[in-house]
Amino acid sequence: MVTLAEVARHAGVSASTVSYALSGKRSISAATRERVENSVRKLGYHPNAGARALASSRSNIIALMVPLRTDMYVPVMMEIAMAVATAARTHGYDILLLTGEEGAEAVRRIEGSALADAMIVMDVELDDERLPLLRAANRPAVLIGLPSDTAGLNCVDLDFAAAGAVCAEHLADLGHREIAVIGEAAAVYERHTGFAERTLTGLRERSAELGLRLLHRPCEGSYASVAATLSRVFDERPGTTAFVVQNEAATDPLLALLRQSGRAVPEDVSVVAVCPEQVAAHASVPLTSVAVPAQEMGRRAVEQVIAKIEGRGSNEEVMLLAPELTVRESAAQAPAGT
Amino acid sequence: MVTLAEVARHAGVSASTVSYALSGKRSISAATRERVENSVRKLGYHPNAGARALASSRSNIIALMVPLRTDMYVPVMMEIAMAVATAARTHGYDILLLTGEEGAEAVRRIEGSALADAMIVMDVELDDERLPLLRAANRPAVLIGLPSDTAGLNCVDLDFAAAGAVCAEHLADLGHREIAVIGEAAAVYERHTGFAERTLTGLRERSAELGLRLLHRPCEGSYASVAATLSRVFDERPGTTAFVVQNEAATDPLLALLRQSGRAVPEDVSVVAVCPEQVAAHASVPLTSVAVPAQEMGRRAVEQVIAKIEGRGSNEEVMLLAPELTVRESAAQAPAGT
DNA sequence: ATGAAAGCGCTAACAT
DNA sequence: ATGTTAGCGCTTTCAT
Repeated sequence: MVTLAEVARHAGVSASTVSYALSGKRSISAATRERVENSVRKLGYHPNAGARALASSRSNIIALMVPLRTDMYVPVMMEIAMAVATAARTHGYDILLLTGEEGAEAVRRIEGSALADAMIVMDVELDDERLPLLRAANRPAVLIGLPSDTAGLNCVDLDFAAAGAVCAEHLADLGHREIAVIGEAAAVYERHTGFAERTLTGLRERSAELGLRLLHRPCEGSYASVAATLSRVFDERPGTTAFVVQNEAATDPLLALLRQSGRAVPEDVSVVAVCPEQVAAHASVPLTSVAVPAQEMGRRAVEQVIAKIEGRGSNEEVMLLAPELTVRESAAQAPAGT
Repeated sequence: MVTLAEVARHAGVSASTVSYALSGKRSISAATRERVENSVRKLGYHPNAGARALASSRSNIIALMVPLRTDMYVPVMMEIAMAVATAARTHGYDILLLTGEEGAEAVRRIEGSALADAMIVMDVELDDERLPLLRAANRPAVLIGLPSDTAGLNCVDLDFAAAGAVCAEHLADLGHREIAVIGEAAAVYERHTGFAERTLTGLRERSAELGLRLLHRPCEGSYASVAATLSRVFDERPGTTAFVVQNEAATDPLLALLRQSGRAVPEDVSVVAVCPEQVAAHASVPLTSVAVPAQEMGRRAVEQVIAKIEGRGSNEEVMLLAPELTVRESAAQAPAGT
């Protein structure tokens, strides 16, 4: 194993010079810097992570808490995680992968052992058990998601309320007046993850302003429950001409069932989804949709957390990303004779 | 920050005693151990990761290289990654998340900096650029996947050949004689990830033994290409009564298209899939399938790599997990008048 | 069964 | 602009 001392000897300088030449924390003459860099390359030197962490009390590692529950939003979670890892590397940081399983204990462990310089926490619930610890911790933390009380916390999330509003607007522009919302499973609302409620709020407020009638129904992901929900919707509101879906698992069944029941999408019924790009793009009818900007969320979270590590950057910043509606093929002008 | 020294003082013993009491590397009287453990709890002591790594040249971190390419097998990758993280924790290890993006450079970086004690590499290609480095590295590595040359390497993977064989057997048992294989996109075969080919080999060999006629067609995941593939299959082999699908994206289109063309599953046509449980279970017709045992793969990889770290465990071990076929509703007795 | 002390490889004052 | 040196908190000989 190549050490700093060996590099120093090889370059004919002192250890600190090598250290400073590499960190750039004090000015070094071009000549010495060159010599040092040469020796580093020639010897294949890599600073020892443990030693560096011990001496500087900086590990250059960011812990990422990912929900273990593997049943929902998996591709988006993965995309965020990958975006976080990629962004972190461009700033010289590595990612430590923690599963939600350890819960609050993980926060204590990371803080106590100084394993990571900061934490990024995904899948935050409205009243998450980790929040108090995170607030108390003397390590920076950024949440991906939006708890009910954001005091003393940094958060990055999609502005789901705005997403709901955008959907309502788009359908109103197309002349629709009666809209049904196929929501997440009831369990999601009960878990109080917040995002589903926020979409609904945005949808409701904008609908009220635009004079749309709105009917909301939570829904499981199975064919059977989508079928049941659908027939109830058409029973209660036969004039429904458009759907907003926020339920990854329900979109495909929804399209299939509409087709089966003789309703063409988008000629007879329009569908707008709030879901990952992939799901929207690969559906049997490519879906006009608002996507979760996973990449950007990951990148922003990293930037925010690094800013905090390095002493720049306010704490208690809530960054809500503006939704973007992508027009595909599932939403069109409302049919005439309604 | 609580240090070992503080714990020692609080417990009225020396630093080394605390260290040994915690590591169990030499015998400690029950009384002292008790006192130490009490102090640890009372003070909320967590060993400093950097210091420990420096002194012991063990980081208790395993690096996990996950493919960045987020377009395929995402849920399975995620499931494996989570299983790896969970299993690692039960053995006192943490996971460092590396994206495939860095490629071979990541291997050098980890080895040079001693950031991790070992590596687990996912999504290995037949002739992966990282293999030479991994073989040369003096850190243990375990691959999830099976390259063409496994010399000097530890691998964990599903036995895809056996999976193919199991599918052939199941369909033969049900009286099918003409079988079509809907495979992965041609690009997958060209990328030489190997698993698709291995399934096919197993399928072919067992089919030959059982007297089945087999037709293989690679296929993109879109509705259009599944439709095209399907009509070609029925053109060439009108007597086809069963399908084996190995293409996550194609399964739903396949079922939809069969239904549309008036062929009931499983009454008229049987379908057996090689795909993740979730996909199989949530398809419009629950699929009889062979799943990728993601959890087990993750766990085995961790166990194997830790065995190597700790000096037990042979290197050059290839562990092929036996496939298990789960009978659901998509495969039944072949129709009579064929 | 326990202590004392020498590093592990690096960073960051403190020199000059 | 560069060198000297004192730790960072732990593990692990070497003593006893």
